[in-house]
Amino acid sequence: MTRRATAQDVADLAGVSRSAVSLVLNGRADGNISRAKQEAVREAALQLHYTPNAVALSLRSKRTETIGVLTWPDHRHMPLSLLGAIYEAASSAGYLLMMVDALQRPWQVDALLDRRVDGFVVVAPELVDFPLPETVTAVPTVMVNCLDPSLGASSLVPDEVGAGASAAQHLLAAGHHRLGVLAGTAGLASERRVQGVVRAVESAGLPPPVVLRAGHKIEDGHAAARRLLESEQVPSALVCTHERLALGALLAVADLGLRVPEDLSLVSLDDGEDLAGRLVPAIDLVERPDRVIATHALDLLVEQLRQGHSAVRRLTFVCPVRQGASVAPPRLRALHAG
Amino acid sequence: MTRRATAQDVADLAGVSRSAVSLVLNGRADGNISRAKQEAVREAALQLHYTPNAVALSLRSKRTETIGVLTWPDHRHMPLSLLGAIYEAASSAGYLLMMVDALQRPWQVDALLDRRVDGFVVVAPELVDFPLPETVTAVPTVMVNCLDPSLGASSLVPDEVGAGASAAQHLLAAGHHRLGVLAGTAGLASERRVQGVVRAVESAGLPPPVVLRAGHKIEDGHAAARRLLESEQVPSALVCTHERLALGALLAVADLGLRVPEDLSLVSLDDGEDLAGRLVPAIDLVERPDRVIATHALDLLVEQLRQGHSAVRRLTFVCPVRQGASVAPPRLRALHAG
DNA sequence: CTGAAAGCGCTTACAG
DNA sequence: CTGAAAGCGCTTACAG
Repeated sequence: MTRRATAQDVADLAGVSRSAVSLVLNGRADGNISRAKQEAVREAALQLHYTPNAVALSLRSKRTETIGVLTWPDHRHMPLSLLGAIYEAASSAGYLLMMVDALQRPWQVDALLDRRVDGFVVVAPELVDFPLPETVTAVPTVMVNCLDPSLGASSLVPDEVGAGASAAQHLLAAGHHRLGVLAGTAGLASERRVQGVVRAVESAGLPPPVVLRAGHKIEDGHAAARRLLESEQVPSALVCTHERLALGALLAVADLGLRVPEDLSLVSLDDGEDLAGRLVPAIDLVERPDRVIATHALDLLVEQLRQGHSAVRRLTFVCPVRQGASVAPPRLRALHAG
Repeated sequence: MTRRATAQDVADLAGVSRSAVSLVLNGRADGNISRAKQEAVREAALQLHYTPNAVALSLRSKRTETIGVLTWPDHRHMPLSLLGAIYEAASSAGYLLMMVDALQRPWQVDALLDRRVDGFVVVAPELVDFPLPETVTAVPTVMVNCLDPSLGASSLVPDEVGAGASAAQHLLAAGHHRLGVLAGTAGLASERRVQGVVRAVESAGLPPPVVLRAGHKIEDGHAAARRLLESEQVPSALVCTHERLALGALLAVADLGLRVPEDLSLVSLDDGEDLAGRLVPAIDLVERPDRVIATHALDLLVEQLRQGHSAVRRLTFVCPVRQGASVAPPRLRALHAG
């Protein structure tokens, strides 16, 4: 663990002043430093494996090229899909990330501020209200998959209502008339997704779908689907607001000796778990465009970083349908009559 | 975005020198600063919301209280279970994390070094060889779930062979004699887990298990399980080396109109996906003790941070069996005869 | 063309 | 008991 070389070390080895080193290495040696000395500096830097101390750089420039990521893990996992997309977008923009759980460890948000992160990306695993402290909104900040009720920062969120509607329309287009919905018990995401389904069904002039507030776990989906399939009015197709619910439903269908999609069609909304779309059969998915959202989020943040504050906006992103193998036309006879 | 207060601002407001501010706020004012001035400093600091600039602090102290996390995502997801455990352990020790994908973005490892992280935690989603560059091993480093072939740093890894053996013994204890194994196609983890199963079966004096190199995806598990269940010599129980394989197997069993555990018992090893143990039925799991490993890893790292380098060690952790509902005694008659 | 100085924001010896 | 100075490692005006 030997001490790393400083600009002074390079200067000494090259026989020039510290400032010369800085000028050469930052490409501002043009008419300032003689060719020979430039060479000497470069060689010395190479030989000593010199790279500038970023801490010293930051103290001077007041920029750390680091973005704080504030997560709000909620009752569920923090899927890596969204974080991964943010990481990639940030990397492309030249930033490193420091991630912190703002719900469980709020003091670390202050630690990030003390460390002078250039800005914040606030992110939640599923759409949620996330009240930002003023200390955060004082710095360039964008919110992904969450909303500050007091509009302290711009938000980029999926069109959850539209996603629910797309799921329903996808099933209606396949000929289904009796839809069921398996939804989470809480959260903005569940609410809006259900709302979208209900609206689409109503718009089609059909009777409202049966909505079961199941929960968020696989077993919740299993229990709810089972209940539905053993009820009087069995739907011919199910919308699941979360991937794990869809998996639970799939297992329940199998338990009853039935099949997807022959006996029941299934569509799931995407939580970024990379699960539902990989099942057998692959569940038809209304995808959350994580990469697109993350890319735009970082564009917006970088813009703020460059030109100081900008207007607070709320951007909504369309969720496309991805075909799987879990949707087929409904059977003609009612299931429970079979 | 107003400028944050500095020690000088506090000093001015309190009518003392900059050094006095430092002494008071760091609890070394004892016999040095008068009571009255101490009060004034504290009050001024409060009023200005002063907290020291961590960048300046770091430049001086040569410590950043930040740990670099190097991930090696392999062909699969990076489960948050292990990262979450590392984050929690690091937080408890007072460190913040900067995470970087060392495989895809090796230059960010240098960026971390430039930023003077105090040390590194290197982590992989599943056991893998991870050759560390010398620039990394020059700094305090611990490896979690991975091994540096050239022993540049201490490693903390699950006992994969033992885990495989435990899975097998768990099934043998339930009375199974004909085991099958669904394994990944590549990777140290798959290899060792399979090896553990084989050894345990041999130790019991039974014929070797059928081992299928399936892959790592749900559909891989599905296809392999299906093949096995339709073969001549159907095993009565399956060990899956990965959670997603177990899920695939479960779906395949259902496809054939069979049941777990009545027709086939299932045990899975744990990848930290929090998936297999939550299925319906819950799969019996040989757990990877992520929290324990992460806690020990940070203890070891902090120790290195305190006393400079220490001996390179390789620590192995036992994987306990967690009961689910996927194991039952074998049926008396052979499946394919039914 | 080149070097000495100032300053980013801290803390810690060191004089008074 | 208190203030001025040095120094962490950098870059950027500013004199020569």
